[in-house]
Amino acid sequence: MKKTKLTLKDVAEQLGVSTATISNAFNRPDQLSKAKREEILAQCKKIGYSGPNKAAQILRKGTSNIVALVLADSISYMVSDPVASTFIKGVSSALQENGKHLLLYAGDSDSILDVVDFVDGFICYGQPRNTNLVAELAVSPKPVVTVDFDIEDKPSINIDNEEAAYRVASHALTTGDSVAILGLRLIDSPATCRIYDSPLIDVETSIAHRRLDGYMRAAEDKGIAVSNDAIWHLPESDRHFARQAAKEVLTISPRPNVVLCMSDIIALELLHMALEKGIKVPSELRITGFDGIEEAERARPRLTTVCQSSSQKGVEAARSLLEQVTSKSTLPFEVRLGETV
Amino acid sequence: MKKTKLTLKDVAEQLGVSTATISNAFNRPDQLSKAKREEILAQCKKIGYSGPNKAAQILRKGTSNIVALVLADSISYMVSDPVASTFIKGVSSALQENGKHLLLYAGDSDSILDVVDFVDGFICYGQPRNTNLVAELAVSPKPVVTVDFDIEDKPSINIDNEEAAYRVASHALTTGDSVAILGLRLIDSPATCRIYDSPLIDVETSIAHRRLDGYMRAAEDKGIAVSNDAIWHLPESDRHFARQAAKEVLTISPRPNVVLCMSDIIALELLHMALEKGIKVPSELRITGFDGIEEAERARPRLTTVCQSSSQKGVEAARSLLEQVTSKSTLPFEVRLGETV
DNA sequence: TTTTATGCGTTAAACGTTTAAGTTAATGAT
DNA sequence: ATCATTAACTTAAACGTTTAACGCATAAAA
Repeated sequence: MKKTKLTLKDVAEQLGVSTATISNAFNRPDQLSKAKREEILAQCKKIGYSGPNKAAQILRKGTSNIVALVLADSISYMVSDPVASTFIKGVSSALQENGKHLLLYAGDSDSILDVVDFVDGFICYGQPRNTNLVAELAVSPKPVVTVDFDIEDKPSINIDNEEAAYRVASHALTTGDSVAILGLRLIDSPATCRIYDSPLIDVETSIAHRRLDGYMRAAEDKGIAVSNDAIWHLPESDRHFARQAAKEVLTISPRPNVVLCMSDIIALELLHMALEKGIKVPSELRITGFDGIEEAERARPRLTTVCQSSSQKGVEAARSLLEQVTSKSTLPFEVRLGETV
Repeated sequence: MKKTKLTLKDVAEQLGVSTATISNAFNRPDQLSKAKREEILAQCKKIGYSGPNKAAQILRKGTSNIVALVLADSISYMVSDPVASTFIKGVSSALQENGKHLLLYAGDSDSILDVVDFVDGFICYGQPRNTNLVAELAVSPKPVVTVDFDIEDKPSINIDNEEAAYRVASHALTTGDSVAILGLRLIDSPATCRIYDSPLIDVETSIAHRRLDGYMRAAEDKGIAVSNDAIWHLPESDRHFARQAAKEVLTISPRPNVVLCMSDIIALELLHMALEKGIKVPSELRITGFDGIEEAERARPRLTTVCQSSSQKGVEAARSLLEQVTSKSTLPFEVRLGETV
C-alpha cells in the first residue's frame, strides 16, 4: 500500500503545522485548540497515520507500558503449575486494566540486562534459582515487586507462611503423633531426596523455610520430634517428583500418620497413592496441602490445606508496582479443613 | 550509586575514542582490533557501563527481540487451559533458545497498534473473537504466524482438523448409531446452547468447522443423520460450560450412544457425569475427545481422542516466525484409542 | 616508486519522537 | 492607551544509539 511508514514529520508537513502540534494532538489535548486537534486527528485517520511510533516514544519518554514478569522457574513450569498460572492471570488482568503489557521473563536466563532499559518495572514471582538475577533486581533502576520472597528494600507480596503452616499443621497433629514433611526447594538439589544434614538454602528469604518453621513449631507444641530424615526436599511442585517422594514416604517404617506437604499438587499425589495402597485417609494417614487449588477441593476425601488467593497476589503485585508502593504487604490466608470422616 | 545512567557518549569521552568504536565493540567485533575491543569491554565493566541502551537500540535498529503472542481469548483463560498453556510453553522455549522475549498479548484488546511498532512479530493463537484484530494483523508490517486458524497470505500452523475429526469419529461410530456433538465456538454466543439453525461463524477459517465437517463426513459414511439440534455450541473449552452441556446431552431422549467432543476437557466432563449416572462407558456411550491432554490418558476408561502436540505447535510457530517462513504448514496428529472394554 | 588493498577509526546523519522555551497575536485589566 | 496574561503554535534541543561514508596509515602487489 504505502511506500513507507508515515512519520510525525511527514504528517506535519502535509498538514502544514509543526511536529510539536501533531504530537500534542495525540498526547496533550490541552496544548491546542479543540478545533485544530479534531481536524488533525481526522486528517491523520484519513491519510493512514495511526499515531506516534511507539519505539520512538519509548526512547523519548522513557516508558514503554511493558511490565516484565520474572518467573523463578522456567516459563514452561510456571504455565503448567495451577498456582503459578492463577497468579499470572491476576497479574495480567490487573495490568490490562491499566493499559500495560506483560512480558514473560524466564527465570532461567541469567540477567535482566536486555530488558531493563525498556520495561517499566519487574514483578518477580518466587525465588529465582539464579542469584545473579536477584542481585540485578536488587539494584535495578526500575521498580521491582517481589512475590513469595523478599529483596531488601523492595516491596513484596506475601502471606504469613509461618503462621499458615503452623495452623494447618496444628490441625493435622491433633490426632497424629509421627510426622513427615514433603517440602519444596529446601536444599539446592535438582532431585527429590531426604534432606538429612544437607545445608538448607536461603533460609532468610525462602517461603519454604517459613513454612518449615511453622510446621516445626506446631510439632514442638505437641511435643513431637521431627528429625531431618523425615523431611523430603522436592525441587519443584510437580507430579513426577511428588510421586517419587510419596512412594518413599509411604514405605518407610514405622509409617508416619501425618504428612505435611508444601503444595497441594504434592499432597494430592500422596493422597492418590495412599488410597491405591488401601491406606485409609484421614483415619490412618492425615495429609495437609498448601495453596488451596481447585483440584484439592474436588478430591475425595477433600484435602486439608491453606487457601491463598494466587490471583489476588497477582493483582496486588501489579497494583503495587503501578502505584509505586514501597512497603511490604501481607495478604490473608485461610485454613480449609478436609473431611474428618 | 551513579548520579545518572552512563551513555555510550560518556563512555566514549572517558576512553578517548569515538562513540562508533564503543558501539562496534559491543555489536560488531570485526570492526576493530581485538586488543582495543577487549580493552574497551574491560573498561566498560570497570566503570559500570553494561552496554548500549536497549530502548535506543530498538528505535535505531528497528528490532526489539520481542515477539507478541496474541491469544484469541483472554490471557486468563489461556493460561488455565492445558492445551493453550502447553502451546505457550512451546513458544516460550523456542523463543528463549533464540534470545527472543515473549510479550503476552490479550485477545480481548481491540488493537495491536500499541505494540506493533516495537515487536518483531506476532504469533496468533486461535481465532480472535475480535475481527478488528484480525484485520490489523492481516495488514501488519511485521511478520505474523497464525496457529489453529488462517489469515490469507500469512503462514499458519495447523493439523488437518477435518481428517482428524473424521478419523476419530469413524472409530467411535463403528458401533454407535445415534450421535451428538459437543462443539466449540460454532456460533457467536457467549453461552452453551444447541445450535439449531443459528448461523455458524467463520466457516472458512475456524478449526471448529473443519472438525465439524470431519464429524459429519464420518457420520454420512455410516449412513447416520445428524441434525442441528444434536449439536451443542460451547463458547470455551471450560469445565463449567462442559458440565452444563453434558447434563443436557445426557438427558435428551433417546440418548445418543456416541458423543463427539471438540476438546478433551469437554469429553472428560461428560465422561465423569456419565459415570456418576451409572452409564456404562464405552458400552452404552462412546465418547471421543480432541487434543490428547494428559488428563485424558489418566482417565478411566481412557479417552479416545486426537493427539496433537501443542508444544510442538508452539515451537513450530516460533520457528517459522523467526525464519520468516511464508508457507502454511500442516503438523501430524494421531488418533489414540480408549479402552474397548 | 606508484598503485591497490586492507585494517582501524572517526564523522555525522539518521531513527521518530517529546517538550522546555520562545514567538505571536489576542484578551483583559487598569 | 498601556501592560500583563493567556492561548495557540513553532523552534530546536534532546533521548541514546547505529551505520554509511570517509580518512589515514601501513602492507602487499606491480
